[in-house]
Amino acid sequence: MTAKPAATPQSSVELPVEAVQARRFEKARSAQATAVLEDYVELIDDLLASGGEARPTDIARRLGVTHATAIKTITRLKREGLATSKLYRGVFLTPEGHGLADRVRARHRLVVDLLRAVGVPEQCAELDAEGIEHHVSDVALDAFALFLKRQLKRQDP
Amino acid sequence: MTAKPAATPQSSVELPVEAVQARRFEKARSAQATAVLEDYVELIDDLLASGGEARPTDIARRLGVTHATAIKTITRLKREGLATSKLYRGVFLTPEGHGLADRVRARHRLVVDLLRAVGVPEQCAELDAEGIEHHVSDVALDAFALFLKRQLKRQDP
DNA sequence: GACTTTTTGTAGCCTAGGCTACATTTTAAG
DNA sequence: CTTAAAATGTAGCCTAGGCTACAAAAAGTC
Repeated sequence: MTAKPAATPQSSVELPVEAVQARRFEKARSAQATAVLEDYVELIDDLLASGGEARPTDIARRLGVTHATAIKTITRLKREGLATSKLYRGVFLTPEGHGLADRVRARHRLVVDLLRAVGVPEQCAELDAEGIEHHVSDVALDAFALFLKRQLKRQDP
Repeated sequence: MTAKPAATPQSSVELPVEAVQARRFEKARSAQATAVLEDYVELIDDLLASGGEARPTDIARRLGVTHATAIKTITRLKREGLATSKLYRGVFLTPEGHGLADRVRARHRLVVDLLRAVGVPEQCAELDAEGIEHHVSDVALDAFALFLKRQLKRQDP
């Protein structure tokens, strides 16, 4: 697919089609690398906001993994400066972690709302959004927001 | 997991919120596990359709990985019954692999079209779709198709 | 035909994110 | 206070998917 640029007229751009495609995949891969971290900070933030405590066991249960896995990832969160934790005390977020959680949550909501707006059943929208959200760029998010606003304006008044 | 059926229907619902949430994440994880395979079969199918050959080096260049990585993944494709290859001859798809490629391609197009339809710029849509497509369920895809059809009908005649 | 370059394949290493099994510490019950 | 249960942490293993470095085969060049 993506018919090659067919000898661009002007400069000898030498825009290698392969490189363009490769960049797409590279971006998707890097998004995937941060997906787990994003899920963790959002969940931790939720737990802290509601119950007041984010314990490794709870986190593990919510994510559907063993506590050992959760603890290892929490270690990574700490290494990346997103969270802190003291022995046998719960997990907390750094300002950076908290900021990330806020952005992730907003993005999640927007994705779910968009899916709903184009006719995806609610339960399915929630389910699919979990995987989709990590790959939606800021530009796309802006477009989503605009679309939702216009749709509201069209049907509300 | 095996969410217990919850003794009481309405009052103390006992619907384990954690289990529901956990299932979401598990689904996203399993989708991710097949994402790479999907990318490979689609690309191989493209190469076979256009140039007639799918060589490991080309595949690697398009995906933005080293040939060693590509070869290792091709080995996995063969193990999973999606592709075949002979020494120093190119890679080919099994009927299963071809079928998967078709489904993946159709899904990719639908996702790009939907993103475009809600106002995402073309280039951004192509870029984001690469990561998003692997997480869009069949139910959501149906909704996308319906939405696009209705949108066409509204602005065309 | 000999030589160089490209392609292909193999080996070994790394990180991430799963897991189980075991050890330790806290918390709860008695 | 003692003891049982739960939570937490550690160690070690596995797979996937990256990588570099080296070896061998195929394809071009002269």
